[in-house]
Amino acid sequence: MLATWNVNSLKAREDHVRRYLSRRKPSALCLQETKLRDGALPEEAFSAEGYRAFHAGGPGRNGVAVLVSQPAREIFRGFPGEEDPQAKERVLAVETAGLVVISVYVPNGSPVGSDYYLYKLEFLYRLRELLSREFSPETPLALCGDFNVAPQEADVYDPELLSGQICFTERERAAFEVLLSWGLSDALRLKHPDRAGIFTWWDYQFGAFRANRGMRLDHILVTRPLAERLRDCFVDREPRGWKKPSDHAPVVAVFNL
DNA sequence: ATGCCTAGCTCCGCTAGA
Repeated sequence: MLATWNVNSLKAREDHVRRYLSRRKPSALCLQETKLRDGALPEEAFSAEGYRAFHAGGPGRNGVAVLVSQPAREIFRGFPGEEDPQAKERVLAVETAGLVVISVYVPNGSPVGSDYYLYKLEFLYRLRELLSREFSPETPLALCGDFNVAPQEADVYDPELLSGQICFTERERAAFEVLLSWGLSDALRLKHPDRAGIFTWWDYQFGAFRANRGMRLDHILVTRPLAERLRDCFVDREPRGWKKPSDHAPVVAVFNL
């Protein structure tokens, strides 16, 4: 079992993550927005649950991690060979149990049309180039994280209202499709091809979670060797209802051994 | 047009998130 969760500060959500590990016991948990400096991860909190932590962070924002229950090694962080300090807080690749697990936090990109928006689009295209440089579509690989893109109309609560808004513009959705076309499948859609109303993020405001007004921004993308072994994929809404929650819920993928 | 959350960081309000 593999899971990914944007925790919106690991310092604020340390207890939530511990509780989650102890309840679900995933073999790997990818985290985004740890908002911790490199080396500031509370490793002993996770080793108490039987997990080893890999972390690529920065001051104040960003930060990605991979928590694993089996032996593992870091493969790379950021885009190897490219000078981009911010990316080093947004991409972390780990090998564990014969599997490549990558935790990614794609830039938000707001406002639409800004330099930051173009950086987001570029980031998605560079992710594809990274995969094609380092791996093959036959590598058992899971690219997990917060992509800040809702791929299809079924992935937002009101497609008309949100059309052209950040995370649901044509150019972001096209860049996401190009990433998939390298050889990845959206695990949730393999199991629930058409169902609308499955979201991973809900605004803290307006009672959005209660009304299920959200977007599906967090994804587990898998190569064919893993797609063939996928047993189930779902959004774990429970932690979004806990006290002082992250605004994102975990996505979970279960594989046949 | 703006506030309505939340967290971090540096101050006692600002930025960023999506």
